Amino acid sequence: MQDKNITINDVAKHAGVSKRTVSRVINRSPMVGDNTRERVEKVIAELNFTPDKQARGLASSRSYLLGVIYEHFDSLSIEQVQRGALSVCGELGYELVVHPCKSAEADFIEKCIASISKSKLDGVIILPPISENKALAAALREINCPYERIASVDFDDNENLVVSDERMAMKEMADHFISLGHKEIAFISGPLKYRSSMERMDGFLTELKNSDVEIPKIRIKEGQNSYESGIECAKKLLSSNHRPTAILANNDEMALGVIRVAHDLGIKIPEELSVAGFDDNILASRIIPSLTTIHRPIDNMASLATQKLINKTQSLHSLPLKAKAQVKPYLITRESTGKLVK
Amino acid sequence: MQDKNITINDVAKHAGVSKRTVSRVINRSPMVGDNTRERVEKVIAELNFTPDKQARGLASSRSYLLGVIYEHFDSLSIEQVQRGALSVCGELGYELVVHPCKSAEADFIEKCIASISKSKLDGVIILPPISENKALAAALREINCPYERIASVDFDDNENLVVSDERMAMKEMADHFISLGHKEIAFISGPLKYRSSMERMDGFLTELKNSDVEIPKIRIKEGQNSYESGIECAKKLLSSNHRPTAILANNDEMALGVIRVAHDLGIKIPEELSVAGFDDNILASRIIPSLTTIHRPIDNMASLATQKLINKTQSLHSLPLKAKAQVKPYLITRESTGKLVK
DNA sequence: TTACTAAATGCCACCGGTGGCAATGAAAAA
DNA sequence: TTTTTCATTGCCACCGGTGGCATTTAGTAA
Repeated sequence: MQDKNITINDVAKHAGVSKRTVSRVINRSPMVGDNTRERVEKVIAELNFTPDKQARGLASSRSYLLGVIYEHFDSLSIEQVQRGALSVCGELGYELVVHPCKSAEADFIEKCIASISKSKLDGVIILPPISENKALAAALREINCPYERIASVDFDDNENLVVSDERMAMKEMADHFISLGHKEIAFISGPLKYRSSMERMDGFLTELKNSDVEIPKIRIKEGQNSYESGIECAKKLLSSNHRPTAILANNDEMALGVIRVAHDLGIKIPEELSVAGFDDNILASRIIPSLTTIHRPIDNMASLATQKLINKTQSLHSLPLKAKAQVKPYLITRESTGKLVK
Repeated sequence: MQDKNITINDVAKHAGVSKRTVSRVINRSPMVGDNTRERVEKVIAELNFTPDKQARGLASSRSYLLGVIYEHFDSLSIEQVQRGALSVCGELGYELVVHPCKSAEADFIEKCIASISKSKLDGVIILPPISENKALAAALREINCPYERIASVDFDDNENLVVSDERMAMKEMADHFISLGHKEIAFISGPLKYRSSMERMDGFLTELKNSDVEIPKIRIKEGQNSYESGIECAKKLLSSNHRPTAILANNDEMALGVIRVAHDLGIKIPEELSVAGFDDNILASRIIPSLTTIHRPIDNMASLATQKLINKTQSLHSLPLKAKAQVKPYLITRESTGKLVK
């Protein structure tokens, strides 16, 4: 790397200006004459100069680092998130650092905040379900760290939110079930402490009710969004004499649990039982039968969040930007749902 | 964050020494008297002081950032890698930045190097299959960037390697197939341009040969390690009149393709066909039938690599450390393999 | 023309550490 | 006692930018 040592001074010399002016050009300050700017930019291009992030950070207390905060062991969406975020980061000279957390631990917020402020992250993207953690959001505000939450439901501070309209998607799913003629429907929810779980459940049940299909309490099980809990709930639902003909799970992992249990019990999918999930992770398309689910464009959400985050950090010095972003998840029908075959 | 602004000067003042001495204590320089060190360390602890990474980096040209270089869309192992790497990073004050690459693009190396040197990464971990890229390794050496490769086969510079003994694992797999009585065995390899593919294949075929089982050329297909290519190869293998009774794929993704094709053709697994993969990713345990495969402890490999990397960066100034690390993958038998049922 | 204002640019300290070398002090050698 | 040596410690420049303010230049009003 020959251009390793090119500094702002070199540029200044070559362009015949002071380094302060070069700095202004780099930072797009309006206080620079047009021809000066042009000249400096030309030299920058010629010398292939890139300002040193550490020096910049030291002087302006910015790090050009963004963080992704996610739940430990959330193995199925993190790659997409990173891909989405980096598609924006790269162009703008930001790096993405990863921060898995264990939100169950008591001191998780302190640890998280300590780590963030030690590394002086310019901002963080928070994935569900941690994105619902109000205490974390509050702590971030306190240390003045911009953040962007990826979530399923509106929240108190909508300007820091990228949200997917899951209620509408659940409506689609309900309609799908009904169009297939199902009336004996069961639902495995996520942990009800999460608003996203409530939202999905409510969206589903409400739309069913609109079509005069009611789910009895006994057909609603609270799961933990894990494969194992899907299995557990499915066992309860499928061992009863009066079996449901369709089961929707709050996410794909649990739906896979249902498929596993049905298989072990010799129940044919979809001839005797329809199963659907939510997320459309890679498992959904690989499993046999392939899983009907709701596709959540998590990579889009991540890139939107990143875009907003960078806007925020850059407008710390100028105008603030407020708006929530919204994306639309949608139904993907695959093999696991169908009409009952008698 | 009250302790946001504590600097090395504060520590120096409180301890009654110069900041240079504090710096020495931080960096574990031996040139400090015992009681002085003790006193300074006490003050550091009291004030909860953490040195500023940017300033440190600027002065000593280190960034305290490690990178993970992996292939774009490698969604199934990256989370484990990050987890493994971070288990080491965290304690030592390093951050992990993610760098997905598209190794198929012509300028991928330049881009990669440019990005690394712009961010002044202290070192990078390279995942397979990019870890086999010699040009990248050479480029990294040229810019003097420490790296650590996670790979399946020994390489020219073994000191930068964390390797899993896959030949031995393949031997296990071959023995497993043979113990089940299979003689009509097929193999779907990875891209043969990768040495890891060759190694796995060779390990498998050699052990079979030791048991007097020979695979004809026609039963060996070169896949691309993708689900789709697994499907393609499986179609060829299973549509012939003289079907194999067992198929081993170079990775789980392709094995899933085989399972899908077998399912579509109405071939029962494992009664009529045994299928196995390699990697033990999350899909392997979720698919029906669950997949016999080789477990590769990728998170361990990542933490080993990280450990070595950090040692290297810290011993840049002292003694260098050379040694390759090795881990042992092992067979996990699940539902997808069994004896033939006539 | 002179005075006044705003835009454009330059100068220098500073961000918070580390490197090199000088300075200090105590122990060892002369 | 004086000199030499070595282990400690301190001083100051420097890493490569940015912030605040002074200064210069140009443009406008008086």
